[in-house]
Amino acid sequence: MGRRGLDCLPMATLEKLLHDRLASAFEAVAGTPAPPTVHRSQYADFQADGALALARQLGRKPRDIAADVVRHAQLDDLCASVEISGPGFINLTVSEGALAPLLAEMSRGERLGVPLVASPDTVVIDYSAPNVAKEMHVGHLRSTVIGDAAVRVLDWLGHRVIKANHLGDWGTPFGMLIEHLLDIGESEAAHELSLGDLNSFYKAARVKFDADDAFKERARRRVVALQGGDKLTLRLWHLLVDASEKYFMAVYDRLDVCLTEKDFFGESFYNDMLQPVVSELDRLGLLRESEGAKVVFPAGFTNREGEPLPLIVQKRDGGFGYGATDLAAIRYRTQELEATRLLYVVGLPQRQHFEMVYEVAREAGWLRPPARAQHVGFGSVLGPDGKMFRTRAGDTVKLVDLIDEAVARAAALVKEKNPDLDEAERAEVARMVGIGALKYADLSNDRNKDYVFDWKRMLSFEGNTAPYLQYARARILSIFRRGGVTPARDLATITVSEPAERALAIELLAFEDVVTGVAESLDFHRLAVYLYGLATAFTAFYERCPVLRAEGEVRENRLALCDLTARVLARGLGLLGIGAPDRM
RNA sequence: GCGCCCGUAGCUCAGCGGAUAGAGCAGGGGACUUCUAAUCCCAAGGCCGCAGGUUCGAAUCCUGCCGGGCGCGCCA
Repeated sequence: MGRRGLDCLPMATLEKLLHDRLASAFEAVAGTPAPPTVHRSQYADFQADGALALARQLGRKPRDIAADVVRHAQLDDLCASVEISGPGFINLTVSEGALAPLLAEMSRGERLGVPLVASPDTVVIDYSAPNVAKEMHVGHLRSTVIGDAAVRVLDWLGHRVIKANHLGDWGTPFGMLIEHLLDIGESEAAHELSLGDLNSFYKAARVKFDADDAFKERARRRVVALQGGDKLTLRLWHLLVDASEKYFMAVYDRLDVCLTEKDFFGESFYNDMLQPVVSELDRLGLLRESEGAKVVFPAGFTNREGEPLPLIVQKRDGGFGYGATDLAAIRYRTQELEATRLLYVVGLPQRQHFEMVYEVAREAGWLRPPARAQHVGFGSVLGPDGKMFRTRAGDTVKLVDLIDEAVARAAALVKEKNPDLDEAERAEVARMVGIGALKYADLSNDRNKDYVFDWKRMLSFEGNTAPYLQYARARILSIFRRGGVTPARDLATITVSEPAERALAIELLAFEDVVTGVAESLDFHRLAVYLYGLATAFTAFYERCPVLRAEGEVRENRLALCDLTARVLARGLGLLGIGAPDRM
């Protein structure tokens, strides 16, 4: 094979290679750098549209410009054909000779052609954030699942990732919670909380608080004691926090997310930093008095009367607002942890609050470039009726109930479709399929939008679902089992010639671009859509190109394509926090 | 009143300025002595909320409306 030239190139994706070659040609023709705008096409493998944009600037016909570009471009080692079509589109058909070494290269390493980043960020990801003594619900599902995917993608690319579970472990509700704990006794409280019966514990405290003035007064005094550092009160507070953390960890384990005990950075963690934050804001001249409270007016925010909108850092009663905690967290993360990227996986309704916090942090100098903050917002989960997802009684849906039902439904499906699996394997497959379906339903939708929760659709083996992707991979592994083969990963080239093989190859080679794009945008549904497209390309290949019945090099190359597909599917799902069973 | 998000096929969703707007589901028609039919193939289905604007080119960018959701001082 006379393709040495390609082997010597630095790692690059197919699309980038085409882009670079065309960019030089465009520059030569235009006299200045001009974007080739290369993208996938339905008319060829890729198309470049840059000539159209140059027509006016150069005062020439776009088709002539395109022809000129093609003359200048060095594409013969990459493309089998380069054609101009329509008003001046350059249609590019990639040659087998170009695909073969790129596929082989991708197959060789563990990383599937995706390099580690050259200059890693230190990324703090703020997500999940349940409240002590309160049940986790669908809102936490989104934050947890999206945050977890962010952790996995950024970590895999080589960034330094710090998980920050912003546990709600401080504030006025703890007065009533601790008093309620005292009322029912420590052991009973620990028992209820460890069972995960958080809702009834919280509700019981709430009911007493609302109905009983004496209790309310006790609760109020207890808050003061807590904030004053009273030993007994702190011990009881710890009891609540510890029990809740244990419970949350159990939920995280079942959900198969990366969070650990060490990742709890609750609000209380920042307590000692609040006063310094306020003092520093004062020293910087940013602090204002407003109706007795200490506030900051970040530039560019107004309230309903058109007046400047304040971020409250210290309340009239001397207590600190959550704005103070969020500011302290930013300062801690950029200064102590030396974070360069801050992610907040928090619902969209809190966007304005965080934009204000970021602005104040910038004004205070706690958030300077290259450090940046990104609100990874998300919409609501809707029920079948298109309204906020709730139980029939109107309560929020407990996250554990969702997990239980997902696994139970998956178990029933697996039992029905594949009775041959033994008990243990079936349970494990059901877990991966159920949890995977739950997560994938969330991640495969644009996170800025609300999405409709639908068991039937998410657990379907058809369409853009986790089970479909898992099944596609399981079928590939089944080919290897059936044939008793282990595909080679050290081929010098992986040759593709059939249209279905080529289509699959080009899809495979797009993996890097998709992953790096998602690492920036955090639009995980783009990875999901990619994986679905890959699985679709694979099934087309699977229908048309026999693998085990092929012979010689064709068989070897097809096995390698299968292997690559299976690995990309597993890796892609893995980046989304979803497991893939070998059999199902 | 101000701000944010959303509006694409009957339903659920893709579409990061490019050619004839794509999937899945549901409904219609097909394919199992075949590497897992849990899959696949075919046909049908659209004033891309409306109206302007920018552009060689707009579902995509800008402005204004309409419709839905959510925020807007001491809860987080």
